Amino acid sequence: MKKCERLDETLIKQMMEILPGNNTIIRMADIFQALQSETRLKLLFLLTNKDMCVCELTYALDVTQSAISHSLRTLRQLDLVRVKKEGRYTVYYIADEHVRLLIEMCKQHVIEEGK
Amino acid sequence: MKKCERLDETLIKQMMEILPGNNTIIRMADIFQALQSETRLKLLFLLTNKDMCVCELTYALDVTQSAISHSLRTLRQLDLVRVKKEGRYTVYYIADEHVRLLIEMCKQHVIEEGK
DNA sequence: TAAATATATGAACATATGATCATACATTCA
DNA sequence: TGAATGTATGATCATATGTTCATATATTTA
Repeated sequence: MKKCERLDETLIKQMMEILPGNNTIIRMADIFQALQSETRLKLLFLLTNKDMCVCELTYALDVTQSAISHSLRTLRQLDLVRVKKEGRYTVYYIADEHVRLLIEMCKQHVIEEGK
Repeated sequence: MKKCERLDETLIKQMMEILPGNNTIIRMADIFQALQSETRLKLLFLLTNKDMCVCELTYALDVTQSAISHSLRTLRQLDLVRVKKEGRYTVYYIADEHVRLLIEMCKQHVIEEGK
């Protein structure tokens, strides 16, 4: 394809330079990738209300304990949730406010587009 | 698996009830699904700076025009970007502030976790 | 120390996804 | 009207993903 008349190569190149670096983009893609699963979204919404152990989360959602653990690992690896031990239980909680805002922002977008 | 002693069934059921509805969850998952592609993230970052036609976007990124169009369609269908005609060109732009905030929030999370 | 409970992991499989190629469609302009 | 340009679409294919089953690993308690 030829260059169209709108195309200002210099400008575009400048824009490419101020893009976030490739590592950042990849990391962001990984995070969104994790958030794209209904199961993981529900886990995050649950943890938004209350720190919970794997047991409780398994009871709440209609998937196997194995699936919950796998999903939690994914979220943990991206630092979207964190873990603490409470006696014999492994309790998960939301990592930080960015995570809350991220899903809240998306929820707002969805809710408002219905209007 | 048996119920663990932490489990308060009534409480969990209440929590399930205040979760966003299934349609909302599915829609959110679709949006995050779209944001999980490096190509689509880069498109959004570019459009954050300037409304651009398919030509320009194709020039900027290292994928085929076909791939760009497919990606733009995905973003359009989720109302993450919108379209306007300018002469012979189809110009894309970011749909609303939620979208900007969404990717900005994720970027912050990524940048700050490096610290 | 054995049994029970809580959680994590690996393998396997069916499904979903993104890129490309080929091509169609639409608009402009000569 | 025909050629050129700009954009969209469908088919295909290789790869990635989420779930389950089976099992391993901790940790607690009898």
